[in-house]
Amino acid sequence: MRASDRAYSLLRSDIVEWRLAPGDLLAEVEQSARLGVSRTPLREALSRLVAEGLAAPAGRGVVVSAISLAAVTDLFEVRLPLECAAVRLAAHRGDPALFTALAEEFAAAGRLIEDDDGGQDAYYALVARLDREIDDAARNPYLLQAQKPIRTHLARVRRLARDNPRRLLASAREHEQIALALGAGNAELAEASMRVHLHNSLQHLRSPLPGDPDPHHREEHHG
Amino acid sequence: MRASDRAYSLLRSDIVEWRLAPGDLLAEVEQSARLGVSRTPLREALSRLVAEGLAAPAGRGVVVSAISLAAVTDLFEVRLPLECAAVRLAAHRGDPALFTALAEEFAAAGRLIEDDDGGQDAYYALVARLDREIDDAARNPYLLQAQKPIRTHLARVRRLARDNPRRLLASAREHEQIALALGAGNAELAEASMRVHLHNSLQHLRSPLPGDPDPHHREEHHG
DNA sequence: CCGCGGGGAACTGTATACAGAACCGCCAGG
DNA sequence: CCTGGCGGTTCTGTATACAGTTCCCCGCGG
Repeated sequence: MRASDRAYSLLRSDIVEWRLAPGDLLAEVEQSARLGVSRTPLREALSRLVAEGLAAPAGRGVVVSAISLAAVTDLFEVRLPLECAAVRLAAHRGDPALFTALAEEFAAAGRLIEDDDGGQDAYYALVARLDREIDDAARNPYLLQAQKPIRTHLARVRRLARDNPRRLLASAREHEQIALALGAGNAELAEASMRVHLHNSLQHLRSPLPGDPDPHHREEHHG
Repeated sequence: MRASDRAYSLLRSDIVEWRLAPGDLLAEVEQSARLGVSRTPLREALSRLVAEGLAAPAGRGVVVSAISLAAVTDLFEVRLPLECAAVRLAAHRGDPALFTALAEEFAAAGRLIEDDDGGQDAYYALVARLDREIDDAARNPYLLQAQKPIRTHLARVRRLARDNPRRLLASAREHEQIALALGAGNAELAEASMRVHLHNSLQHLRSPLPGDPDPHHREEHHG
C-alpha cells in the first residue's frame, strides 16, 4: 500500500472518530512525523481530505473542518432526495429476491440488537450491507459519488449521538420495510419507507440526551 | 496563484473542453513540462481531478475518465433530485425580489439569443447567475458539494450537443418560469418548473446525435 | 514465424533541500 | 497602556534527486 494511502486512511479515521477535533490544525511536518511518512504523500492525503470536506484550508495550512449537530439538518436536506432517488432506481433495477432475503434478516435483527455489545456491530454491518445492495442495484456511479461525502459527514456526527436499543429496534423495522418494498419492486413504497426512516433518524439525532444536552460542543483542555 | 492551482485549472479546462479526450494518459513528466510547473504541484492537480471524477487511475498513472451521451441519463437521474431540492430550499429561504428581477431578465433574453454569437455567451452567463443565486439562497454547503461534480460532468457532455437558438429560447422561458416561482416563494411550482426544464434539457441532449460524435456536422435535416 | 525471457528505459512514488511568505513576539513611540 | 512596525522563526509551496517498479522492446530459441 502506498504511503499516501496510509496517511489518508489514518487521518480520515482520526477525524471521523473524533480523535482529531474540528479546528485542529493539520500541520504537514507534525503529521508527517506522527504518521511516519514524508511530507509529499501527506500533502496528497491532505488534499484528498479537503476535496472530501473533512478538512478545509484555513490561512496557512489546513484544519479539520467544523461540524456540529446544526449541520445534521443540512446533511439530511441533501441525503433525503439522494437516498429516495437511490431506492427508486433500486426498486426498478435491483434483484427482488436479494432484498427479500435482507428483509428477513432485518425482521430477525431484534436478537442482534438485544445482544451484548458485539451484536450491535453485527446490526450496523447489516445496515451497511443493505446500503451497498441499494447502491449496486441503483447502478449509477454519479449517485454514488454524490452520496459518498454525505455519508462521510454523517458517520462523523453519528458518533455524537449514541444509539440506544430502542431506536435501533425501530430502525430495524424501518429498514425491513424498505427492503420489503424493494423486494416487491415497489418504488413508491420504497421511497415512502425511506422518507419515514430518514425522518425518524433525523429526529433521533436531533433529540439531545438528558444530562448531556450539548455533547459536541464541550471544550476539554488537555492535561 | 499557486502553481498547483494553475495546473489544475488548465488541465480541468482541457478536459471539459475536450482538448484532452477520454482515455488520454496524463503523464506526470509530460504534463508538468507542458504546463510549466514541477511534478509536485502537478500531482496535486491530478489528485484533485481524480477526486472530481474527471480523471481516473489506470494502471500506472491516471487517464482522462470516460464519458459519453450514455452517461447523460445517469447524470440527470442524480441532477433532478438535487436541483429540485435546491429550488425548494431557495423558494423558502431566498430573497423573492432578487428572483423576480432575474425573471424579467429571462423574459428579455430573447434579444440576447437572437443576437450574433456574442449574445449567446451573455445568455449562458445569465443562466449561471440564476444557478448561483439558487445556490446562495439554498444556503446548504453539502448540497453544493454534491452538485459540483454533477455540473462538471454535465459541462463536459454539453460540448457534444451544440445548443441551437430554438432550444435556447425555450430554455429561457423555462428559466423564467423557475425564477418567477422562486420570486413568488412557491416551492411546489419552482420544483415543477425545474422538472419541466430538466426533462426538456435531457430530451434535447439526447435527441440530436445518436451517431454523430462530430459537433461540426450540421444536423438540420428537420429544418 | 512465433513465443518467451532478459535488459533497459521511463515513469511513478518518495524523500529532501530551498525559497518565499505568513505569523508571532518584541520593542519603540505616542 | 496601547499601537504600530520590524525582525526572527517556522511553515507551506516548489523543485529536484533517488529508488523501486513496471512496461516495452529486442534478441534468442524452439
